Amino acid sequence: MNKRELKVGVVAERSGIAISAVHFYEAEGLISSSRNQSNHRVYRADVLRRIAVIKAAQNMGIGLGEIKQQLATLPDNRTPTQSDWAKLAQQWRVLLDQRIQRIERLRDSLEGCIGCGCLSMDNCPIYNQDDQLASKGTGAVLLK
Amino acid sequence: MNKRELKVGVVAERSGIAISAVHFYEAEGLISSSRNQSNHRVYRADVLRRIAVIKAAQNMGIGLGEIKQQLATLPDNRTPTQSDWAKLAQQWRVLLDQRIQRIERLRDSLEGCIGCGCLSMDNCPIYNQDDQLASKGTGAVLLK
DNA sequence: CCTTTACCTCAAGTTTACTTGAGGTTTTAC
DNA sequence: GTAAAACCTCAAGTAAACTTGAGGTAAAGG
Repeated sequence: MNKRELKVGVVAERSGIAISAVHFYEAEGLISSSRNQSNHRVYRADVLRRIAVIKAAQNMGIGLGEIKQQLATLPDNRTPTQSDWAKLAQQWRVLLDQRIQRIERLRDSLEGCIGCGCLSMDNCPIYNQDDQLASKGTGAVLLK
Repeated sequence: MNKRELKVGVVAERSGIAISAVHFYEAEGLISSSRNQSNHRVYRADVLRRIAVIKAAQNMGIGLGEIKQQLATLPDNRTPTQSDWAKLAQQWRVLLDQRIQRIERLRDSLEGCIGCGCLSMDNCPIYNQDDQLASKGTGAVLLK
């Protein structure tokens, strides 16, 4: 049973974020701590993993509000078990695969028609004659 | 030769963004227009494609500053040719593949050790005994 | 013991990416 | 011709994600 206790300075340094950001994430409810006699925050070591996952998701363009929502399935009051993480992994797998597909679509379409309405690429008349796709949605319809 | 000219309201609507955002992107140098006799902005149709690519990149968590930099290889004063887009596509392919790999790594590691220093997963002693990876960088070293 | 380092809270400030509001001109439609 | 819609600029406001600064206590080290 992992009982490692970390102070805020250590958490910040190992995570590569500022102490103020650790404070901020806790204020926002993304992470939590207990307090010692001197009112110093005391974190379980799994907070490092939690912050790492937060930063990875953020780096994908996901906002903190949504990240918080999605991490809510993890227990707050104890170190999450393998099975807790497996449950989260299952949910995220769907989301992450969708993101991968979206990037793949962009990567593979950058030289052709994306259904944006410009009609300036050679294959736009094939995929979007007269911008018929405008009736299907805004922006690059073929990338969604 | 595509000579379609669009007013700002049409651009905003087809792109699915606000007129104020069109103004903002132009102010930031991400898109450009000419002016007619009434000082109204006049856009070439390829601006739709440009905005679509901007939104796609943004949605991946890339900031406007970086997007601007990367779109700088496209000509501003005329509709980009197939070959202009091919050049950009080549550069972006590398970046996009890197992003895909990063997401795949996260997807495939959510149930195991990511090198974050928590040492709370079953396979952490295998991949990160005593958090030796701390010397290799901050955060989730194995996800980078 | 004293100095330095590490921690606390609170609130204002900064950056990014827009949006809104105010006050005006031009174009479109009836 | 008139009213409504579409356009303009400028500047302040909003939201999100932090950072900085001010003023204080506690812990660590010599």
